[in-house]
Amino acid sequence: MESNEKIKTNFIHQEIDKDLSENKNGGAVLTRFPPEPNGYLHIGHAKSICLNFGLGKYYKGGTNLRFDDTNPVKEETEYVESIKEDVNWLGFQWNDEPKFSSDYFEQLYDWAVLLIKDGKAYVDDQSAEEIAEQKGTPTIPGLESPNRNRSVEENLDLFERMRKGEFKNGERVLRAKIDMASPNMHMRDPLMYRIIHANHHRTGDKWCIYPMYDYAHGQGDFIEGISHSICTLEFEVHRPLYEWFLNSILEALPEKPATIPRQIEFARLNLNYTVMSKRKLLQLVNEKYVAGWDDPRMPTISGLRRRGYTPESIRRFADEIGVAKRENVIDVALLEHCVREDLNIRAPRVYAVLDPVKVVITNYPEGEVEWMEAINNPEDESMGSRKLPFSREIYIERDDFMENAPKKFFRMDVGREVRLKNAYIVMCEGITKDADGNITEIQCTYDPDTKSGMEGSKRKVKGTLHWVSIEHAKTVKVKQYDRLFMDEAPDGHKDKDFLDFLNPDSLSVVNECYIEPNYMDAGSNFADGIARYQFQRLGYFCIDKDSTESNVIFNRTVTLKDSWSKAKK
RNA sequence: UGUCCCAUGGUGUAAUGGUAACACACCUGGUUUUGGUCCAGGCAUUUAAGGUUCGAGUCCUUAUGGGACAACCA
Repeated sequence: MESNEKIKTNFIHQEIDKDLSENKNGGAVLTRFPPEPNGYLHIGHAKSICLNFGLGKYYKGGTNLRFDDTNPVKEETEYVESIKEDVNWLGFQWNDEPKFSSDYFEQLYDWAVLLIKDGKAYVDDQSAEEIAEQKGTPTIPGLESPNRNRSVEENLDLFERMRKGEFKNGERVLRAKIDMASPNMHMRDPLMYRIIHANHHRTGDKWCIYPMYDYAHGQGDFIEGISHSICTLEFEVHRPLYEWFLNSILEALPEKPATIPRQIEFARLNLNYTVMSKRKLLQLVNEKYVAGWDDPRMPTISGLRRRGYTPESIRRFADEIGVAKRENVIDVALLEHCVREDLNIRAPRVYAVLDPVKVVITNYPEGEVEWMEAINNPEDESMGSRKLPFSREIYIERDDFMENAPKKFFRMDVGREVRLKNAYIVMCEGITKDADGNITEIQCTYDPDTKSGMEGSKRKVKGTLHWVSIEHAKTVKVKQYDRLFMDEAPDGHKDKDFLDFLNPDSLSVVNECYIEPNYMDAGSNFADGIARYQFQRLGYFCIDKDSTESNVIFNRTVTLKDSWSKAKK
């Protein structure tokens, strides 16, 4: 496995190589994955995780997991736990213990004091509205705050009182004193601290002032000795500020640290036929369009996991899409390709009929049962074989029969021969219909000389069908998933809400699906403990975590590629 | 009428001044006891115009198109 995960290089590798050749940071490379614990991770995060951990591994410095928890009103321990689980499941281990921005609050505070003393930060009494008004626009310079030139002593006093809780939310902020006329909006005296009287999931009530992202992030990188701080494109305009804070603190520090982090931006992942914004995903969950964050239709890591995706397939996907700076929309077909490719090699094949129609082999002795040998995976001999019961009455897929079928149809019709995979070649002799014209039973005769493995079975027959013995089949429940949205870019329409494009058929449940009795003997053995199978000719399915022994539920991960359904059109 | 970023096939990514590669998707054909897999083949002269150069997808200029930035979010 390890060996075919070849390293694909990208511009970030090149940047790091360049830094290394200049002997920056003493040759150390340390990356970090820094989610805010305010939601579940999705496939876009997976790209970032694979990038950061991949780089950490490649350059042998490893990767930190850091929770960017600077906004107590949005963050919860539940999310911290799910994020750890998802990163691990994807197959990555972070260095040491997970880190938290909140671990650095005290240090951040001390540095803020340093900046105040250097005349680089000040306390502003104005309201959010006033500050916003003075900010100007990208083309119009901003105005300086009336509090901008407060004395250091006054700023120090006010900042300390902010920390002590003497002010209500919004009454004071600490701002960096940079340039209200800067063409870069982020340099117009950005906020460093705001007052939030709220319980923080880790620090509780210890703090009532919280650092803003821009002030916390780079410093967190610095504290941890991160060499390359990789983030998405929208932070590009924040980079001058990232560097301003770092340089300002560095100037005030007595000795120069070994590692000075550098921010590099790449384009985030967009996938067609889905949405990726946390806000919209949260809305899907809250308004019950899906069953939860791990609904198999969600693009979340937990959703993909429940859907049956393997960590390997997601890593492969991340590798395949590459890393660059240009906006991109990846075809979800590539994701599906990656999971098929993985499961084709690893998932055992079993027989299951989802939409059954009864077939009676009229010349097969009643009560007789033959146990047929079935290969578990033709791609991997080491997976062995199992026994499969055949009898006089079987189910086949309703789709596999067509009356007066066209020549291109290779399946069952009256007067045609087909092969029952791993059993016999049968000839269809007739059908029985109910009053409404629905087929209730198909009659066939079998050719006893064509049992699989026999000389007679070598005969060429156009179609090969899967089947299950009615008497022996187990009944399971199957959930078939289709894409959640019918539009390629559900959130790409100005005049329409993304919910307008929800696919009403994204979930269809088959309560009674028939599966061969000993499917578990086929030996599904995946490291994450999820049992995954290929239902012969149908697709890949996995056992849902809500299954019980008496109520087995399968989720369809993805169908097999199907050139027949294309040809039909 | 700002600053910054980006521009290679239907979709992504590569080509690091030397004649467009790989993957997905799509289309042919072959093999096949899964209409799966596998195999073989097809599918772009790189947004435009100018310049530098023996030579430009790559460097320069301009244009055009797309994106980011004005949260006490990250």
